[in-house]
Amino acid sequence: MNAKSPPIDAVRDKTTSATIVYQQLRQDILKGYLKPGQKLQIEAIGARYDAGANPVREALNRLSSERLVDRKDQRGFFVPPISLAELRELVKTRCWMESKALEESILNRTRKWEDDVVLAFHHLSRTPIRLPEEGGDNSEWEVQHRAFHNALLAGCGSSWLIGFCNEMMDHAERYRYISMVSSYPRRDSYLEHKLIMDATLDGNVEQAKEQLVAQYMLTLKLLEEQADKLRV
Amino acid sequence: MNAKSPPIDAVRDKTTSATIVYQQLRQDILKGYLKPGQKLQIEAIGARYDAGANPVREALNRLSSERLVDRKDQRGFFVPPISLAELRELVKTRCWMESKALEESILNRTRKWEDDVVLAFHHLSRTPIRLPEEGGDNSEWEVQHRAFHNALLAGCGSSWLIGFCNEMMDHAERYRYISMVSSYPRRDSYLEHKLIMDATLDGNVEQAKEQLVAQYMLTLKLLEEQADKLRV
DNA sequence: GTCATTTAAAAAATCTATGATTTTGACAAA
DNA sequence: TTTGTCAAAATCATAGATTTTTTAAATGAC
Repeated sequence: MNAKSPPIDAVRDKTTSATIVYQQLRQDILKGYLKPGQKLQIEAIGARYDAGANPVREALNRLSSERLVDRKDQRGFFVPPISLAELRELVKTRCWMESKALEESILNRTRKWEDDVVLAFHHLSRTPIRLPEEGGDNSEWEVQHRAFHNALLAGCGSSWLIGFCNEMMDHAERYRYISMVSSYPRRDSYLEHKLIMDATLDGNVEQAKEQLVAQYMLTLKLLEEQADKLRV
Repeated sequence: MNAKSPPIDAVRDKTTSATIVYQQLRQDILKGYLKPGQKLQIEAIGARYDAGANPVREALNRLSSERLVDRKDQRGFFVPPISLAELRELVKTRCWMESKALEESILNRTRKWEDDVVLAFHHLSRTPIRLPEEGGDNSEWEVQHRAFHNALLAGCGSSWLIGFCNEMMDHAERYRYISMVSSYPRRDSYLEHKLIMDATLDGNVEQAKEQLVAQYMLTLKLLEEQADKLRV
């Protein structure tokens, strides 16, 4: 007697409509489909993801606590703006915290953790980088890249630190997608990550941290140049 | 008719019902009025703060992204449980991150920042500690205590790091309130904080970090003893 | 004529109320 | 003790009502 047929025939996961909107909206912000500074109207988002105002609102409220949307009481929600100053602060903080996490991981290292790092590196090295010039979707590489860096942190012994680093990875990813940094040819992704992994497996804490920071600083430099070009 | 005369300053930020519930609920969780593990029923919370289901849900969703409530899809919201293991991880991470922040603050130190630290210490030293045995409300001391530690971090140059540290301060505060640690007579709060401040103003990075960590480890030790007593 | 202020209409956000789906807990039977 | 069914309760979602903000035009002053 239910005139309302279940809209989804797939086996009902324990996800709610709000969670689905949350995940999709999050992806669209990270990948730059929604532009920085853009207003996020409840109704428009509801139409985009086929959901009501209430689930949309819940998703937006969750994202606002992760700094992935700006919330202004009585005035709505917005995609956070970007700026070079913000990016520099972000990279600086990532260097501090991921260095610390990597250091702790190395100090506590176990066989299992080392295996995970090796495997993550292997998968990353097998994933080709798709350049924006070719209209390529590089999201698969982003996934593997992130998995590798997460493997490095995984042994640090603090879910707090891991969570914070992941929050910052989200934002760094957004900057990369928005800038569509086409400078990958100018760097050797394989070598960069191999240097980090080798120092890590050697138990050389200082070297590993140095290589990690070097990689992030290089990415920052390329993004800064990209921004300069766009400004001119 | 000219009742409209609000100064230019920012009363611009009008609060919504969801924000009010958010703030009150947050306080009640931090102060332990809502017990760890307890279920947070939408209707009950709505009655408690005189609000509808919708604002309550939005507040809960915001808090869930700060780890101040656990959210389980289709099953509701809960006050996060507490455990010694969790507390140890929290304190460990605080030591890492606040040490780093303090180090950076000292390296970048300015006259203004030093003045703020001195002032915050002065206010803290003037605020009496109200012991739970006397049924005292110690929240004023908690406010000043937090302000002092925030003053130390304020110069680190990373709003990310400051934000993360504050998120962890919230959780540490909850553990203190819940444990109602009555061990304050056994420590000299004034001296402990003075040692941190003196080393800080001297520009002695190592000493300052050491004192900061020592204070957090002592608090952890007292909380652990408290937990032991409760277990017996 | 240009600029600032006021007023009114439209749009958007927020909240309330109601109905539907899912989970939970009790109770009975094997 | 375990399993299965059913009723009660809670979450989730929709739709409509109520502020609040925004937009735009109109008025008035310089």
